[in-house]
Amino acid sequence: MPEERPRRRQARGERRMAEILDAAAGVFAEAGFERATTNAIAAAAGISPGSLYQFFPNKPALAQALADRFVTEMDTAHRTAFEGADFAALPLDELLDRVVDPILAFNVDNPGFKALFARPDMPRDLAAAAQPIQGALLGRIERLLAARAPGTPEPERARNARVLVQVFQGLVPLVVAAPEEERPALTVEVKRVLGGYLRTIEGR
Amino acid sequence: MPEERPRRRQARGERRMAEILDAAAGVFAEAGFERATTNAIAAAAGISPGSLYQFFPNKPALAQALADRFVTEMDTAHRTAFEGADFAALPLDELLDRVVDPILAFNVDNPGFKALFARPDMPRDLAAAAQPIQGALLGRIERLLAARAPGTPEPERARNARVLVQVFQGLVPLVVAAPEEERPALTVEVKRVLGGYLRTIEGR
Amino acid sequence: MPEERPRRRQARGERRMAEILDAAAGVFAEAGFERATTNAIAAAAGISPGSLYQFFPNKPALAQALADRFVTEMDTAHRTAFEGADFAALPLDELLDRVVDPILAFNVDNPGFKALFARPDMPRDLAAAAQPIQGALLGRIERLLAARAPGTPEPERARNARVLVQVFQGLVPLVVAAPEEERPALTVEVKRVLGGYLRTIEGR
Amino acid sequence: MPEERPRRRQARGERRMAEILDAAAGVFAEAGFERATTNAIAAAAGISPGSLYQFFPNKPALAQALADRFVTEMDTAHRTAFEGADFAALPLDELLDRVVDPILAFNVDNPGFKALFARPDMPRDLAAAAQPIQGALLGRIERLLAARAPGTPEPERARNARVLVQVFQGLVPLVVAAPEEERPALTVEVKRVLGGYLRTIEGR
DNA sequence: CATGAATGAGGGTTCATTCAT
DNA sequence: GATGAATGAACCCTCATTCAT
Repeated sequence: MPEERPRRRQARGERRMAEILDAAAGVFAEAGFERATTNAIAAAAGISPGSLYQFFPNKPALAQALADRFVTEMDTAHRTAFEGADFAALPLDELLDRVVDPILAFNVDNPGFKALFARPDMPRDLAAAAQPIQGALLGRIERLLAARAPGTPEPERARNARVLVQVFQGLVPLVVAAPEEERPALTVEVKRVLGGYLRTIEGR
Repeated sequence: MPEERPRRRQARGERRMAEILDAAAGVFAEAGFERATTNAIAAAAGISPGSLYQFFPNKPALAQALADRFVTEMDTAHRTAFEGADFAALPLDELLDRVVDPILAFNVDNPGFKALFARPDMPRDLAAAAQPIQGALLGRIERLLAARAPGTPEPERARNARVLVQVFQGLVPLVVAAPEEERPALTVEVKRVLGGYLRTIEGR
Repeated sequence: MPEERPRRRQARGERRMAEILDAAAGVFAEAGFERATTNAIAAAAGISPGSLYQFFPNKPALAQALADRFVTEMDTAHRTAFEGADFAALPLDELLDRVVDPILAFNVDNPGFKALFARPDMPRDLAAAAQPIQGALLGRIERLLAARAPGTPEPERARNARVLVQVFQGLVPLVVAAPEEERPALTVEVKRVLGGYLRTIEGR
Repeated sequence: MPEERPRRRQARGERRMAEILDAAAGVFAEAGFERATTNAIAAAAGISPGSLYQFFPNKPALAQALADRFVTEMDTAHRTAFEGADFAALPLDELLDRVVDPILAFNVDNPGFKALFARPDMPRDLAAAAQPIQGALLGRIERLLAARAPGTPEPERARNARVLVQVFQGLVPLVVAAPEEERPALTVEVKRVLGGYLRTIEGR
């Protein structure tokens, strides 16, 4: 089957790249961009330094690819969280459940994500990779606010959205770092914070 | 006057150390711990690399000293914010004004602080330098909560305190990074977030 | 026919080796010995790096084989130039025509030759591959001088031969690098130089 | 004497640079550009690798500086050889003595020169450093030919000059590589070659 | 005490060579 | 025999730290 060959080979390459990215995520998260050595990443991926460079041309590119992968996954998580419901009509508590739970779950399942982007020692343009989703998230929140608090003037709405995102992202590490059994309670608190703020917005 | 000599010398040394720390704050904030070179710090401080090592035995120690200085200053700011009022009796809005404003002001005035501690590429034990104030702050908040919401059981109160601190610290960068004219409005939002959450706590 | 197999295989192998050497000649000439990568040579030859090592055990051996091939061809060219005439009796101009033209023609047709040997970044022992023909050429010139200037004492004759060879080889690149239309005129000059020197030798 | 400090320091730096260049000349000549390691050069210069980079930003720059130094020295040698005599009137033999001897002497005293420029594995733009003197030399020869053989038409004169330079440069390595005691005899031969050719030019 | 040249270990990257398929 | 992914030694260069002046 001559068709199989390239596919299988490419599949192997893809798997390798994924393995390397997994290893890189760990090492970067552990040591930071600068202190992470490409040799350490290669070792963590169970390959030789030379092999690493067959997949990524250099260290920043590796970090970039990692960022891109995270961004894609995160975006998917966001999309899922914000899809398929009439957010204007939903009771506040239900809304929070629908949105907060999946995003929090994603972050718990991908602890490397925050660990990586919280590291501003990365090349600035790399951190910029996160901006698209950040922007998309902000847009979603703004639309949500427009639906639920239509009376709010535009500049204030934008500010509200930024505050909401910032608060949520500030709380994510707390939940992620917490021991398993603490997380449900903390999740409740997250929703209380967001809910408390949203109520002041909607109640204007 | 044999007494004078050492004192003057020490005074000069203290000044030098302060200058070096100022320079280091800038360079670290600009470049991150790893990318900041000791030579760059020495140059920024207007001294030679060799002289730098007369005051600090190595790069981590320099960062540590910087962290310590920040911590001390931050603690002072906190102390001021939490002193001299009966927090149990104060209306919520007034309470928030009294506590939030000075701490926010300190952070705006010392942008290096967050810039430094937001850089987890620093040796982990270094970031730990912040833990004392963190702990002190938590203690203060807990006491405040105990006074204002005495009904809350202990483990939940601790959780509430941690959430409050985390939310606040998550919002600090937003305020610090905002242009001057945006800050008052953002400060209001910060208080709304904290107030909203506190109300749900007090209102139990 | 069990006899056929190996022969055909060998023939194929020879062709492959020749193809590889062709590719190597190009890459070496272009990039020099060190900067030429075996992978580039394999690619230029249209084979995989692994296959290359089926024919040549390592990079120097490849260069060596290339040198050997060049040397053989060069020797053939020399042999042709120096065969079938009574060099003792020939008028000087005719002698120069008979000797210079074919060797120059060979060099023009095989620009890789000089390009390769003019690169002393090659392992020294490799350049030594050229020494046999060099020696043969010297011998031929010495015999020629012995015939045409029998009075010259031996050590001087050897010196004369070396000078002649060196002068000629020094001029070859000039001719090879010159645009097509300049070559005839330059060839005339080459002969004038050699002729001028030879005349002083013969005229002693 | 505050004036002394910078001067002495600069002087020391200049000496260091010269020492490094000397070491580099040896290592480059021995191993070629690619195979020469910066660590080997540093070791040959009796310094650490790091120190080398305080004087030259990278390996090509080191080679470039070396080339520039050689070019300057060579140009001086040429200038001396071609100065202070009426070349139009001089008998041919005397002319050759005046020009050939000093340039040959320079090359014998600076064996690294040829060894370096004969290595086309150097970055091409680096070898280009030699072109200015090459051009200057050609100009000098052309002027000399114009004076001594005014009848020659321009394009031919340029060709004659190129041939002369090429012949001479082709013979230089022979003289440089020869054992001390052989050099006088070889020098005579060089002059005979050049003289023989010049005679055919002047005698037109 | 200050200086700044010197040190050298260590990191990113390349490429000749090998080997499982 | 062919393939091309994998290997790992070695190279260029940086920068924290030292030390002679």
